[in-house]
Amino acid sequence: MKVMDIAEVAEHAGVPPSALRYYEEIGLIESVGRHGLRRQFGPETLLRLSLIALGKLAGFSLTEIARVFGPDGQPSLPRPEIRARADELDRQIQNLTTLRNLLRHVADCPEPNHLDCPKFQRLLRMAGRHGAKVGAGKRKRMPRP
Amino acid sequence: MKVMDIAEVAEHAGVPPSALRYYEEIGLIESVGRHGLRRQFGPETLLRLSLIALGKLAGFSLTEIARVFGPDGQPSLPRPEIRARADELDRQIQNLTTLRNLLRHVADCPEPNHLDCPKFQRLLRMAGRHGAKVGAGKRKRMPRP
DNA sequence: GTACGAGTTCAAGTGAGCTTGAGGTCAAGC
DNA sequence: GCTTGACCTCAAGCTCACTTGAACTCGTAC
Repeated sequence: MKVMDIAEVAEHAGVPPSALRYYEEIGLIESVGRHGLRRQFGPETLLRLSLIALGKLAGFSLTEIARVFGPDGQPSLPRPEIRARADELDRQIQNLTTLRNLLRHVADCPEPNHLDCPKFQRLLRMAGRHGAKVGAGKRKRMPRP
Repeated sequence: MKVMDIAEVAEHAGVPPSALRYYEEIGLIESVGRHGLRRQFGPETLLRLSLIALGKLAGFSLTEIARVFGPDGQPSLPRPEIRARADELDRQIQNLTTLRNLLRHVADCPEPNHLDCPKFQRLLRMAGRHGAKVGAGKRKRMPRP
């Protein structure tokens, strides 16, 4: 399996062909050539797609992710920026952890009105702690698949 | 500060007035009345906005969040669904943690090409572990603020 | 050599979550 | 009473990340 056509890549990466074409269009991935009209992808594309998926998860936009891959194709970005992003991720992880605790609590707590439950309130206050405002964990949106 | 007009709420919650009007339109928040034309919001709106921000962070869509607030205004959702969401959050936290480690490593590792660094590769493989495919952490997108 | 089907291009459409702009209203301060 | 300016409504527009559809092209199998 040296080169793959788009369907194989789609299969392995769990990304639809239309999205792969889109990624190529915006320069996120590259095909190694064509077989007739058909794009051929090298195996390194799969690695790249893993990184892309990870980047998306972390809240990078596709254009930001594209910036991460230097012109030579290998990841590169100023170190301070990377560190800043890691710090931001830390805050996000904190918030998500709190939220998960909140959810688990809600699932178990017998109190009919959660807003009255002191534990709920405590968890909720914790949630506000990281980043100036809760809403500052701004950078997320969801595509309904 | 019993009731607040939209600018105050916007200020405290870190959410622009236009967004607050939108939230009201889709039934996510309610004003307690009007002062002339102007919406007046009670202090409980701020709590609600915290929950909304948290929900967004966790990957709920606005309509899902709206569903969480029952008709009586207090949070309510089937327990199994809540637990499922908590589990999903766990996976997401795992992935984000791996990614953070990856970023910190990249920021520190002297290896010129990260793809060659064994530690990088190990971290990357870990990232793929949670959820059938890396790309299955699907539900996220980012609004640029 | 012809049929098939998996791929191709390009333009337009989608949905979420807002934002923007034009034109209007109203309470408060002078 | 007039002005000011913060708010209002409503429709349209925007961004992101894709998806969809129509019309077309090839390599492969028969």
